[in-house]
Amino acid sequence: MRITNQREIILEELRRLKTHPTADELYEVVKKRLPRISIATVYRNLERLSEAGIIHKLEYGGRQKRFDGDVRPHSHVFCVRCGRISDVDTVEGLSVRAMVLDPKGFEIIEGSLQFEGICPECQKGNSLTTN
Amino acid sequence: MRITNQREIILEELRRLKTHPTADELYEVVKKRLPRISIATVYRNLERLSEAGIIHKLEYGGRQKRFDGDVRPHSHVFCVRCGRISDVDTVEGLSVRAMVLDPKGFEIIEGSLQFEGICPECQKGNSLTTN
DNA sequence: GTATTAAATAGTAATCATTATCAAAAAGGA
DNA sequence: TCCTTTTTGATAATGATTACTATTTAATAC
Repeated sequence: MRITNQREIILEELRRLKTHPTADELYEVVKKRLPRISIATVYRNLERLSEAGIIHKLEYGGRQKRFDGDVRPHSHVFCVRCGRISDVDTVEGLSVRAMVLDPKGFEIIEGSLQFEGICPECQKGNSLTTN
Repeated sequence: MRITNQREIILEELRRLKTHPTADELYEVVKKRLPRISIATVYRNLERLSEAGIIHKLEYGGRQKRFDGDVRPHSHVFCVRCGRISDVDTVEGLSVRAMVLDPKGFEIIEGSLQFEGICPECQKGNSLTTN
């Protein structure tokens, strides 16, 4: 995998953001530093980087995928109203994998805790603002 | 919510299947009993039924959503190769919600354990068959 | 049982996130 | 610098889902 300017800046900005952005949210941010970048380049790199395990692809919630620059194992909540994702602190340390009694023939790669809820903004009433 | 023939049969077939089908997989099954049903009706009802909490919408893995007629809390594995989802038996009983230390302002509705892995079929080599 | 009306359906068009395509540009050696 | 391979930008294509609309049906009142 070659080091291109686009790839470096995409990774840099994703790691800086703590909002688990969608591809197009990240595109808007990256465009400020690389005004000529294509949305396709953002999608392509997010895919490559997550295949390589350098970032994490999150697929809960809405129709859009979200991305996380923090690959350390941790849990997420996603807002059922607006799709926003946040990290949650949990009493981990006890391995989630160890909780499996019968994997039904699957070779398990990893496990995580996942929560659904309503985010602070949506609790304040304005549940219409899809963010 | 009115009881229609289509709605009843969609629910019946979803509850019968243990495969966590996608909307179009369920459409194919339901079509055998209701040959004139529309794919839009299947989508519409799956949405209504999951809003009402009668079924569960699963949004991990691939691009297609999957549905589960079993709403009792339980964990899933999804196959990173083919997207197939299976139930997993875990040492639950200890509430997943109780493991949250800091919910970051979210009002948490529910939590679950989630696993990624490779299903028995994909382990047998033929990882091309997207199922 | 018939009339009423609000909700649901079938068929299909529209949407929208993502992926594919391809010519041109850039990266990383030799 | 030259060569080969990867990546990019621009845009078309795809595919799952949702929206739309005329028609049908369920639930209720009469």
